[in-house]
Amino acid sequence: MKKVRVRFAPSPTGPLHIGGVRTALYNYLFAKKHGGDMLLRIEDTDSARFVSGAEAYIVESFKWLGIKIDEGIGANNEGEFGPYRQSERKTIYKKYVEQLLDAGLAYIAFDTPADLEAKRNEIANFQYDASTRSQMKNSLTLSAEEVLQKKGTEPYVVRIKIETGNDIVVNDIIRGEVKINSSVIDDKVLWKSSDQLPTYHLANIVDDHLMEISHVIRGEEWLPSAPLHVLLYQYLGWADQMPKFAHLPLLLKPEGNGKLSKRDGDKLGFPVFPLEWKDPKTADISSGYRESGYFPEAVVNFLALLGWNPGTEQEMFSMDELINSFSLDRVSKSGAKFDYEKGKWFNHNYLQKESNEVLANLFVDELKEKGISIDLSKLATIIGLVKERTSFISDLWEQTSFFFQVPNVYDEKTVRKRWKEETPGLMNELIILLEGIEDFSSQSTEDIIKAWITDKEHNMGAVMNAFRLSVVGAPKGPHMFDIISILGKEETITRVKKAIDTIKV
RNA sequence: GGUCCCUUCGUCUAUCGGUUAGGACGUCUGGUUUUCAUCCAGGAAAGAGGAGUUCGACUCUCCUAGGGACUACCA
Repeated sequence: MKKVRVRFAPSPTGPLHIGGVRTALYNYLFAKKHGGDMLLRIEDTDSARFVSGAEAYIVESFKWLGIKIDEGIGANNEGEFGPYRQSERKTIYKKYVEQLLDAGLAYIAFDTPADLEAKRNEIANFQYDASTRSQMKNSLTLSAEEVLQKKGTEPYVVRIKIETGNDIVVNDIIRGEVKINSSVIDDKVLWKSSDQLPTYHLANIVDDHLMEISHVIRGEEWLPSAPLHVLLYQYLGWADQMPKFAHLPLLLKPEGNGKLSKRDGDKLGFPVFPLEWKDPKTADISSGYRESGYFPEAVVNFLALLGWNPGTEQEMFSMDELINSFSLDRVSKSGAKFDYEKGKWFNHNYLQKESNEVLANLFVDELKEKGISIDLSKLATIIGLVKERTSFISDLWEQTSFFFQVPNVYDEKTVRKRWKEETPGLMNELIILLEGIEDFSSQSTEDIIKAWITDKEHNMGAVMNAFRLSVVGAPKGPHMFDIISILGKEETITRVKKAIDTIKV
């Protein structure tokens, strides 16, 4: 059996969006599952839409996500099938264009964009195909001399010549047999003289063949042109070596209609890109999963389950586990709406699995920016107390700020509910008690304070809620005694005193 | 408009002719907790509609409806 070789072949027209990431991921999982190679090829045959920085962005995205490129752009060793940028393969394509032309399977067309536009206006549903090409300006309708003369002076394109009335069958791993009649396919442009470059269709087939791609795994948006690609393999004489196709279901917008696209940017309320992207022309910034605080493992895990499932009830998967379980026949056929809430849940789970030390390292910079310096091991202890209530590193500040800052305001609602006339007196008594405690560990303070409450027949809620309000400033946070053991005796007492002085009944 | 693809809880999905149609996210209720959150337990929630095949259909076939993709000298 042929070695498994798959490719991800983006066009560098901007950042990679999340649907593209999933396509790349499935390619990667499939390749690794079968001991094959994952190639990255850049399809930059549209010079007009090229965006600088896009290629580097794509490479960096994969690096962040843990999708390793074995060959091509972004690989450690590019590999022997290069170059891997289509713009650098001009001479290669030219040869096959000539081959098709010589065999009469393609022809030269001189119709200008304006000509075509006029035709489209004139004839409803105009299509450049067997039924219309005789009315157009091409090597089928012009004399050989005319063609030769025009070729020297006018821009032209090469179009595939499609015969009518043949059923073309695409065997798709996910969808089974898809049959389409050649009559409905138009004579697609294969090559343009203006930039000496092929269009996607030709370049893609030539490269996949030359690079010995075994499986083409791509988005469903390519399904309609798959028959054309099959035809092209036949025309080029490579039918018996044609790769297998798998057309993936699309990632859809959460709100009902349409596929997720680059243009959605931040309009949907969540990132559609793996990494933050700054548009080089407009300087617009689109948010990325990395910058939004996602763990790459969570993004990968979440994305993998959008359109594929293992057939078991397992939901948490490391990359290795995904590779192990992945199979194209468990990819679903229908599009998946992107559920951002579930993405958050995945991140929550990954954050819980992360060690306090690692989280402290990720959080410490944010503290520095706020002018707070703290010992990393102490920070790790604090994070250990609050991490289960967070989903993102960025949630940490909200949960820990009171460890670093004395409360300036006291939550109004709580004041009304928990700070009664007798509270200051109660808190003063508590201060005296606190001052006498020598072992200020969580367990020790808990034992002593609870014993005192019982002894004096105080109301547990009345004491503890006021105590929390004094120290934290709000009715939130972890176990009270854990908090004060970290703050220490002095700081705790200072805060209670301040609360007594500040809060007016 | 044409061609192609798709259709199970709000969402992601399991089911490969016989199930009380299962799980997860979200949601609701209760419990734990001195607070908030977490966590735990429980609940509500689905086979688009119609024909057919079959002893039996969510599962197979057809029609209808709905959704989606494509329809460029873009990928």
